[in-house]
Amino acid sequence: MIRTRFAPSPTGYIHVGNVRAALFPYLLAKQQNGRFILRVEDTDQARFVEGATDLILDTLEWLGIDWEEGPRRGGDHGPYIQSQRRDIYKRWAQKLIDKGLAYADPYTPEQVQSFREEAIAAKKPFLYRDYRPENPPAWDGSQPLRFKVTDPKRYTWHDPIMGELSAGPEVLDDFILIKADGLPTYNFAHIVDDAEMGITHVIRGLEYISSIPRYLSLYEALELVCPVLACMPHIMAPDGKKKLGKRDGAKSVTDYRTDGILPEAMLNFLASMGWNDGTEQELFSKDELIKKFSLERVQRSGARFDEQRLHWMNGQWIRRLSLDDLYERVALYWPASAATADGKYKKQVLSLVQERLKTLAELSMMTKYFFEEPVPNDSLITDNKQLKRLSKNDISHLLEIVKNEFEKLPEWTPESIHACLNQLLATTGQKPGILFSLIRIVTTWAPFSPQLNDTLALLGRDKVLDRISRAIL
RNA sequence: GGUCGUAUCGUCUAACGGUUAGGACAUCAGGUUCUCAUCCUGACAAUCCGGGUUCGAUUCCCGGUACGAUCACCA
Repeated sequence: MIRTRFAPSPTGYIHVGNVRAALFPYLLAKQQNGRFILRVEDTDQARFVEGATDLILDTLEWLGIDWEEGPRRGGDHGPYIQSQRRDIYKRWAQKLIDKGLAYADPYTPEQVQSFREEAIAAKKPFLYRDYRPENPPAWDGSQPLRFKVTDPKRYTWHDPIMGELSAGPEVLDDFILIKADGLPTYNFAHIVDDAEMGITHVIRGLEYISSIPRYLSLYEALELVCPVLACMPHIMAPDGKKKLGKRDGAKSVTDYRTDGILPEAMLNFLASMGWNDGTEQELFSKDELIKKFSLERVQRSGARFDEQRLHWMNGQWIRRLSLDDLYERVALYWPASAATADGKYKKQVLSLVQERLKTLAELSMMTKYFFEEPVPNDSLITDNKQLKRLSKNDISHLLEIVKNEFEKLPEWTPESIHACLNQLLATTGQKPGILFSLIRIVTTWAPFSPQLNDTLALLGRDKVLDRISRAIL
């Protein structure tokens, strides 16, 4: 059975550039009826951020990227938090020490740094193993423990995304397995954990690709079967110059959530950056992604994060939702004045704007005038190409006629209003561009609104007549 | 600088070595009796450069250029 994992570090929020590191392994596991495991890599005490783990877990849950094993779920391969696995790392480290493949580093960080500067000054690449101590002291846990590269050689491996790869012996060095603080480095811990947890496919960001020969030499030393190793290209900052990071203003997934991006859209968008199924399909549900995803069709080059495309996709997903579903999701996005409004009325308002929304957050601005008295804004008339030619008297006169007709209408429905509006065009001899615009503006005082007859019908006759009256001089 | 990798419209991408190089976002122009949005039509727009292999190269090879990743007691 296939087992994949996502292994975030609790150093802050999870941003859009790195959710794919969770998505792709998730899709692969689900597709092959495997398991998706979550592991928290908290071995860097300096960068640890309180609460970050919960934030990450919440984000994944919101996105619908569910894990079978890990924090909040448990499992047979725990603990799933690295700081609680020290004994396991010690055990594996001892194995290497016993085989003479690991030794205590007697130097201070400053000494190592001076070696490094020496090499740079001599225009040679720095390799710690050139300075390897002849007779290292016994490791007492207070010094860093280093891996001993005994046979530097060229490694060749197959990456399902990147293809055939290889790197020479010059990239292999005696790297640190366990730090002076007693915690393992990523390089060591993830290999031990992946082995203990039975991970079959490791999918991670491209930043790890140059370290893979080191992992390969460690797998050999530990006599472990190497899982499938895949690296996926980065999502680039909007200028396309480097990988998207927090310093480039990479927004957290939570930010997009508050903006009213749907998880369906976020998932679809993230997957379609760097992956497609070879057809012209653009919109994929999570289930379709699970069915169709493959590592082999993941792009090898980085892609830029295009927010406009995300918004387009979000609009598409909003339109695919049923009214009831959408209604539940927009609960937090109504204008404050809608707080006491009737649920049925709100649902009707929502159905009018559903096809206009690109994000849920636009709801408030788009529906205010349904819940509160709009503030008249004369610039809507004076800036209107057609209306600005009318005098105040002309406007009042037109509105009087409209008001009269509306008062006389036997029933107040979208259909009857539609008919009445057509009638008014004939009786006033005005073009729709003038008459309809005028009515729309004085009843909503908004730059745009849904179809006029629907808007008026839902607003109710009393409100409409009242707002028209106020606009008459 | 060393190592590894990438290169198709502005952006995301498709194309067994043979296509008028396709689609989508964005932009622009029309249509859907007002606006905004949706929807429909249309327009604009790309194979980094130079060699080679081949009857034929976006596709394979080499070189260049550009860009990216990495070279931590971070992950």
